[in-house]
Amino acid sequence: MSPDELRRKASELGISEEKRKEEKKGLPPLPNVEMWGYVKTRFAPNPDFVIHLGNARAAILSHEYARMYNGKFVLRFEDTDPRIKTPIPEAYRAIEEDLEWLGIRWDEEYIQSLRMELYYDVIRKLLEEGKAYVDLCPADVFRKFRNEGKPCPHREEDPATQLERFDKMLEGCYGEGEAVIRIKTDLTHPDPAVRDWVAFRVIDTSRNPHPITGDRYVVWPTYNFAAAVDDHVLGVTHILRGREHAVNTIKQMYVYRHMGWRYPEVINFGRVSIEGFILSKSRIKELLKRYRRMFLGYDDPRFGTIASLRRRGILPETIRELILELGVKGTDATVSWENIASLNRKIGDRKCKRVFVVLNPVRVVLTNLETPLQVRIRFHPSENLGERQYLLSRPEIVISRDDAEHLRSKGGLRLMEFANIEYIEEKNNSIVAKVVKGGVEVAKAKGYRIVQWIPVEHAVRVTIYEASGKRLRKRRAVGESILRNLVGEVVQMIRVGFGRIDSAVGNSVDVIYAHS
RNA sequence: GCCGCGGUAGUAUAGCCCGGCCAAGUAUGCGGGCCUUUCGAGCCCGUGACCCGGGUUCAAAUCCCGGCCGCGGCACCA
Repeated sequence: MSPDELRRKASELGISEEKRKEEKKGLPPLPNVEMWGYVKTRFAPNPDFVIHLGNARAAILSHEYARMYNGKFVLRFEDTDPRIKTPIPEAYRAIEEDLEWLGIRWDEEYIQSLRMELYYDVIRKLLEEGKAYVDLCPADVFRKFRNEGKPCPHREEDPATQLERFDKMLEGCYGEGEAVIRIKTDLTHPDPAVRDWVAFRVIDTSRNPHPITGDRYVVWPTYNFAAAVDDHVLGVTHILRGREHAVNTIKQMYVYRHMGWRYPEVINFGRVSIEGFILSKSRIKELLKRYRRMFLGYDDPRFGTIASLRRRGILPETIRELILELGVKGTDATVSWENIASLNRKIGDRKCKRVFVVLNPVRVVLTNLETPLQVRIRFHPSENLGERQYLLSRPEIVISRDDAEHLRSKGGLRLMEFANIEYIEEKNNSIVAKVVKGGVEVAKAKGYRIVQWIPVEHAVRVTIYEASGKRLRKRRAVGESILRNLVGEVVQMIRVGFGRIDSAVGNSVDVIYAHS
């Protein structure tokens, strides 16, 4: 076919060249949207800790797809295990804050521990219809039956007995481990994990109270049951989750088949990790428990939690773009820090204030500077981010040792946004220099460096915390006093790197370093 | 051990379903140039990949088979 023919064919089929380009940029389309008639997605975290980048992937993709199709997005807390993955009261709000920070808005919010009656209603129906049963076998006894593909004696008993036992469970007649409810599946299913999986178990909430419902319930649905019911009841059309959930999809389909429901479309994506970072919730929890004093908290810059990334100056747009770039591929992805840094730099370059921080400071005395002198320095050369002013009453500034070296060998340099200076001599551990005429052009013509500088009388102590693998390096530096007013902001420390002003106490400022 | 998923440049991703617009696109990294009051950003040029072996076909990154490697699941966790 000639190019012309191809183009004609393409337009017949409704494909335009522009359309192809657009598709390339965004996420791939969701399957079977027409069949459902609408799109509803959900993010379902366990509030047992703050979320990390991997969780954020599910949240961002789900949210993004809902937006793409003008659909709805649901936040659902899966807190049905008060014993092993005990929810933390503060985590509910912390997760909401992380999502808000990421720019995610949800249309509906649910908490599973507040929906227990719903799960009881559904399981009652399944028991009545002989599609589930109360299993009184000890775990190891059942496992034997299951591995042989044989039914345990309780499976065959009639619905009346099942319902009776269910009521006894609710009344607290069985202790932990004495009774579970199982969904009837296929006892010969090749994957033993799928065979008659557990839908409810007994948890002694007088010993392990639930942070929201206390000891009100002792019969708790498992993840697979609660999620299966909710996804249907809430009208979820598309589930986006990590591929560790692949078997759960198979398990949950049995509930749908029994109830005559239609199972949502499922997309399983791979795990994300950041090169050199700790992402795993359980690993972070363990580290914090055992070596509490060695970390700054759950948002320590060495962790991959959203709070950590935020605290060290990664912008929400960076995370969003990163995740959308990863897409929905089923393979695991190890993103390099270089890549995150590059994205963050690009986005931050435009919107972050630029400030002066000097490493290895050396004092420079300017012999011919007339003081007092008011100096204004813009926060950004091209964007309108405001300015700061300093009143110089003494002609003393600091620059970095490295730049001082250059000043001596090259004979001069330019103090950014201020003046060109020339070297005279070295005296009492200070450099003596003089201000000379001319602007940037002159400095460039002479091959002078253009450097950051700080008036001695407006200097504050700066500690830069830099995550470097498992270590947290501390670097001492000097910064301009305006930093004290910038707590919480992400800034570009000119020629040093990006970071976030973490705190300011008296004349000391802590900065968490993001990247160069 | 048993079940399942996947392997495109250093890293990540597009293309694979529906074989030929692919001598493989993009981002980052690296090298060079331009621009810029930063060693940052921007612009331009260059660099570099279809896991291996068979098969089907006029034609395979794309389909089939085998191997190797990686990952996930096998909880009364989510």
